[in-house]
Amino acid sequence: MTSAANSGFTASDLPSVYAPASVESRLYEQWVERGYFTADATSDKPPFCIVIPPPNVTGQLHMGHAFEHTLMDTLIRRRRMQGYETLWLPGMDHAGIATQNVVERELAKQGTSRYDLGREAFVERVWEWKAEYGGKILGQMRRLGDSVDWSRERFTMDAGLSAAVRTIFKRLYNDGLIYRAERIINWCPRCLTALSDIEVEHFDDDGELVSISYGPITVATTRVETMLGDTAVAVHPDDERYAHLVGTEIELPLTGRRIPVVADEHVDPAFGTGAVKVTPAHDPNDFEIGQRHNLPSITIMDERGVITAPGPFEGLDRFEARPAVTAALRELGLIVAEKRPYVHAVGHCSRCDTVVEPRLSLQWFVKVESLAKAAGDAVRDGRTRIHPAELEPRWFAWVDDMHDWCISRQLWWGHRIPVWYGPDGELVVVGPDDEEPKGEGWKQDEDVLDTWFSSGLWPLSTLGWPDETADLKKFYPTSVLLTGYDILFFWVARMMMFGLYATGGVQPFHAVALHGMVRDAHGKKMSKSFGNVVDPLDWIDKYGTDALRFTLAKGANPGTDVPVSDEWVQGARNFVNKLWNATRFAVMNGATSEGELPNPQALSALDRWILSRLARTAAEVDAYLDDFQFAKACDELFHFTWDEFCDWYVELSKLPLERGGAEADTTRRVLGYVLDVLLRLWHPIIPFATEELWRNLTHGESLVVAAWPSGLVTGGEKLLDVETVFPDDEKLAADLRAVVTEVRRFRAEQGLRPAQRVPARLEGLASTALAPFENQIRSLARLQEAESGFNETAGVVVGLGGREIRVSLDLSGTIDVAKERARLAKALDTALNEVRIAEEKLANPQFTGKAPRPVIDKMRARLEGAQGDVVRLRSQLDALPPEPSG
RNA sequence: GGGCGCGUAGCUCAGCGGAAGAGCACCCGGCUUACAACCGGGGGGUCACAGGUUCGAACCCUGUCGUGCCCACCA
Repeated sequence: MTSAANSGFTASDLPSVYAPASVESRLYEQWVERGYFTADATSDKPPFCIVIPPPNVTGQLHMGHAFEHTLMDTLIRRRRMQGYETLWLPGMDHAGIATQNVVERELAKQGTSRYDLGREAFVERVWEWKAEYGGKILGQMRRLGDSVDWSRERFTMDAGLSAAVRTIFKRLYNDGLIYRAERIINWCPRCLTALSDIEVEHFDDDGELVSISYGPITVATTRVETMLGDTAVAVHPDDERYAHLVGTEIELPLTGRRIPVVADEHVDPAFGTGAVKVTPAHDPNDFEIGQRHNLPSITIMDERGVITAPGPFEGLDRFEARPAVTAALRELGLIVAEKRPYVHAVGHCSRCDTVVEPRLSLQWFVKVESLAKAAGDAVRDGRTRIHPAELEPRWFAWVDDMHDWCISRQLWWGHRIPVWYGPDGELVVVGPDDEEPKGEGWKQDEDVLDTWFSSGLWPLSTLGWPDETADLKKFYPTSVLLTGYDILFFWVARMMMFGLYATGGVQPFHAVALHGMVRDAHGKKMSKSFGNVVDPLDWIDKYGTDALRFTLAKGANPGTDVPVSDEWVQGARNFVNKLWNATRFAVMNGATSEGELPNPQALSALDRWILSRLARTAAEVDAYLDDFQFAKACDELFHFTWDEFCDWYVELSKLPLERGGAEADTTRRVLGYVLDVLLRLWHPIIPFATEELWRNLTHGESLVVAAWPSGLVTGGEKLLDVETVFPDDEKLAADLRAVVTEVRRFRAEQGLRPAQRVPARLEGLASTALAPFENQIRSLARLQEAESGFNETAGVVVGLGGREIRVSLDLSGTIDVAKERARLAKALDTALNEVRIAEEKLANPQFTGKAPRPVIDKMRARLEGAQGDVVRLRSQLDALPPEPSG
């Protein structure tokens, strides 16, 4: 389909400044309407699939999302152009604890709480929240230009995905890989839920180590209040100091209880007094010791961290109880060494920063050993590759030493644990097709699953698993998982474990590409407390989506953080405008492209030069993007576009275009062709401006579905043969640039106005390959023909390999001889130094004997070049007119 | 406590065994009709420090200092 908007373009359709707002939403909605982003599971094309790391419905997309989405969209768009059947599957995550916290905070502002509402009404409220913020997120993705398949949008709490959760839960349970047990878990006394190990962040806190006398033995602790729950004192079995006490009982102060002294390997005799108080209900190590020695567990705190042990401390908060217990002990004279400052790592809830309390409770766990091993093996044997590979050791270190995963959460928002308990202690796990037990005394588990349980199924569940859907067959395993290194363990590890388990060994993705974090201009983390957070939409409004995307992509070195700042987005905007104007120039001069080049015979050396460089650039871009090296690809394209194409080829094209005729015709075709290819190469990164320009230039349907220049994966004709390069013409262009630059430098130094035309002779040019381009050289260097009465007052000599070209100028006045002499003298100095270094190297038999051939050849060339420079510079110095006296 | 990474131009970063690079910033000169969101020219780095390996080191090895991150149930 060719819409009316596609036809009848004229040069005037392109304003002299690119205005993103006038094209972005128009093009985006058109792309969606035309179905370009919708995947066809029945197609014969090879698949390329990315499932989006689902953003949390908690809020809006931040710069990190903009970054991640830019990279994914770049991969997807390129593959689409290469002829793959591409699917970028969008969706969102219910994000259990995070979302619940946000909504609870909202309720608190309104003076109410989830307890006032009750479970059902609260969950209803969260769904309303999801409707509002989920909508915002989808709108932001459209602004970013994400070419996602909207017909396949998913949410982790959709019916289908919830069925997948029940399926895997039941399967794991039946295989003995999910179990329920009373264990010490990380408990957040504010969120009132269990946390998994990775939801706990450790910070160094200033604690106080207090030594307490338990009669014959002294123990040290940072958590004095827990002594109320002590049920033993442990010492090392080989510790002779305490050997006589092992097996005896001592009195626990303040409680009147008698507790045993036990011997346990875990105790480090060198630390503190070598004796440890044991509180099995409130410390993971102590719990282990308790298990080994059959000690009772005495819980002294409730779920909010309030002391429940009967006595004077009952009802105190844990942090009030600490000084209170200490004071009571001191009164009894039992504080034997005054407390001393002690820095140690304390766990905090990653969601609300509250100090985590180890707590004994009944929870559900996934037994991870075999699952984690499989996840490690998939990377070890190359089924899944991690990019950059330097991050692999981290992966192995983690999956090879992973604790069982606590999956139950005492929350209301999430997938409720599919387990029912009967009146007589029965326990039934309910799969998606099972009947839920009904009747007197049957009750479903009150808890929900850890949010990572459902997102761990994401690549499977979004494609329809456990059903054998067409999508699943076509697109699983997915091609790439692109995400931040910060959730390698939270999420990637879980998807690997579940994916491999559910499919009997098929990895969920062929590659994991890890990107860094977006930071501010000084490498600082973007965070609300620093006040350096920027909303991506602000920059999009200010500079356009393409500018933001380019800024992010060109900073994307694998696995490293990306600094961004307003200035850099501005620079990117400038570049987009540059590309805009280059195309505008071409279109205004009648350039078009139908993807074909003019007859090779008609091409000039300069035409071949730019085509050669274009081919090389395309090849580089392909190699870099295949390797997730976004920054390098951008750099390569950027420099070709601006420094070579715009600054030289476009400038050089002005003369033939002006002259008209066949030469102009060829130039127009080359301009059109190069831009056609260039816009295709740029499109995955900056989709909007390129699309608008390309339609103007080629009158084609859309870049989204145009062919990638270096060819389709399905074969067929290539637009650009990246193997066809012209080294001789590249050399010629380099020579031309050297001559022009040298003259410009001289002019600038002598203070000539850039536009001022100067009479000049170009000597020695005729015998070189540059001869046909004398007019172009004159045009770029602002040199006019030498007429009669030409009076040489200055000369610039440019050495080109063996030959040299002398440009003699009539400056109709005096030049600054002193300045020129100083410059030449300095250059001569450098050249002489070069000669010396090269001669020494080549005279060294060690070097000539051991260095590889190309290195020696290079050194010879370096010597010859420098020698030539010396001769040339000396003659130039001699030729300088005498300096005016006085 | 363990592990990983980084210290290269004023700033942010590439380069990771054969002549020190980019963007931005800076200095000089220009509205040369695609673009002043531009054009032309220029300055600027004992590649943290000290040893070592090598014909040759920013790049490999050792140590030191500085800095960042991840993991961690030693009271």
